Order: sequence, then structure tokens, then C-alpha cells
Amino acid sequence: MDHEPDASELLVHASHALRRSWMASLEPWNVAPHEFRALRAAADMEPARLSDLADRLRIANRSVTEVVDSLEGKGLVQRAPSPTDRRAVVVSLTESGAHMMSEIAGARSAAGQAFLEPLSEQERATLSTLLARLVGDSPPHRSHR
Amino acid sequence: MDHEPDASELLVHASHALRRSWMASLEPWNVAPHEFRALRAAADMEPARLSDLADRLRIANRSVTEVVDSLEGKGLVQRAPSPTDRRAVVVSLTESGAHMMSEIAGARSAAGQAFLEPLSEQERATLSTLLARLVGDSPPHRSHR
DNA sequence: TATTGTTATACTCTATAACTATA
DNA sequence: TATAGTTATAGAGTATAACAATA
Repeated sequence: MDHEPDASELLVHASHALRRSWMASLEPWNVAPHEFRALRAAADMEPARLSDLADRLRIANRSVTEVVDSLEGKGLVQRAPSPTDRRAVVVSLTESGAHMMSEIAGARSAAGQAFLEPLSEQERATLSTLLARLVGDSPPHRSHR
Repeated sequence: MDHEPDASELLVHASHALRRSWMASLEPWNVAPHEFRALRAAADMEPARLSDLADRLRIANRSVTEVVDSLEGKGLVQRAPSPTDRRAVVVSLTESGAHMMSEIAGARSAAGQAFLEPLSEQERATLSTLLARLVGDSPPHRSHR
């Protein structure tokens, strides 16, 4: 029943370890993981329609309402009516939201670097190349849809 | 604000893609992901004390009661009093649970292979080596604690 | 005094359905 | 007729606290 872990098992183990480290680096800001994901997506697509956020985050429309409510409650984003579609709502980051995003992104990237520390520059490049092939080469979740 | 994804970002993207494929391969069996995780852990540590399962799965003791209840309700595992500690309960797989585990493991490994298909044998080996270094070399979650 | 598993309860994240207002 | 976002409601998965039995 015991077997050597193959590349796919190792992949999820490594990603779990990294994710735990990222979650830890999120703590000082009192922002839940799903809130950070939404904040990052909003920053990335700014100004973002709620339904586009739903697609990007792979969650239901209703759930976007939820997380945007909480981000708005924390003063990190703000809603505005879409200028082009009167049914739609777009969110953008407040100054404080943008500031927090950049601080968290810094901590996150530091944690990522620390995680990759066992590998040389050369090895990281190799890893990146192989992983990019696995996710289909095209950088995932790019802003242009 | 747009930046090239580094190895750590790619790592989670790849692992997410793989996890989605694994979840899909779980569907035919009507077993939720967290149930499969618990079933696999139980198989791996058999006979497993509930509190050891909690440690392994990184969830609270109370939550193990929950998932073991549901696995037991599906006839996949069974509880028994620990022979060495009268406070404790151990779970073991039923015949049907063991059978399902091996079928799912097969489907899962097939999905893993399909996912790795873009890489040559050589490249998979390289990937494994690099990832193993990242997770600390010692194969993660080995039975001996 | 500490630990095991459970009962009771509640939280977080996400979902479906029904509705309003636009398109 | 279809879509965007919301209100109302519910589900899954996990958590904390209090407890009884045992260590």
C-alpha cells in the first residue's frame, strides 16, 4: 500500500506547503484567504464587473456579492454603477485597499522566495518551464479575456 | 501590476488544475474530496485512532467524528474500540471501503498520468526531484511518525 | 491533571431559487 | 427573453466549548 509519491502527488504536497506559508503571511492583515483572492482579482481587472469577478474566482454570482460586501465593509474596495450597463456594478480598490494589496503582495512574494530557497536560480527556471508546460503554456488567468 | 508568474505562482496554478481533474475523477463514486482524503488516511494508517487522523488531516478532533460518521454511514469504514486505550476509537476500512479505495486510487493515478502527459519521462523525473527538494526531501506524510 | 471522542452550537465559504431592474 | 445583482435560504466543511470516561 505504501508507494513512492510520483510527480503529481509531490505537486500537491508542495503547493499545500506553499499555501500554508502564504496563509500565514496573510494573518497580520486580518484578511481571509478568499478575501485576498477577491481583492487580487479586483486589482487585476480593475474596474471589475461583479459577474466577471465571479467567472475569474470560479464562484457563483451570489458569492461575489458576499465577499465584496465584506471587502467594502473593511474599506478596501468600493462599488460603483457601471457606466456602460445600468444593470451592472463595478468594484475598484480604495486607496487603503490598493495599499494593503501591495503590502500583502510583498509579503507573499517574500514567502514564495523563502519557499523556493532550496533551489538555485537555474533550478527555479527549470521548474517554471516544466510547470508552465503542465498548465498549458499560456500564462493562466491573464487579464485579457 | 501585470507580472510574469514565478515558480511559486505556477506551482499553485498547476496544482489547482490537477486537483480539479482529481475531483472530476472522484465523481463516479459519490465520495466528497474530504471524504476521500479521510478514507485514504485511514487506509494508510490502518487501524487509525481518530485523534491521529485529526493530526494527519490537520482538522479538529470534532471534525474527524463528522467525516468518519459519513464514511461509516456509507459502509466504507468501521469503528472499533482501541484494544490498548479504552478512551480511544480506531477505524479500519470495510471490504467495500478497501475495494473503493483501490478503484479510486487507480482512476486518480490515471488522471495524474494524463495531467503529466505533456512531459517526457526524463522531465517528470526532473520535476519530481525539484519538488521533493521543496517539500523537504523526506517523502511527506509517511506512515512512521 | 490531561487526553479521547462526543454532544451542542456556530462560523466561513459557497450554492440555488426567486425577484427587480435593466438589456 | 436573457442578464446583473440582490434578498432569502441552505448546504458542506470545519471550529470551539463543555462534558463523560479513561489515562
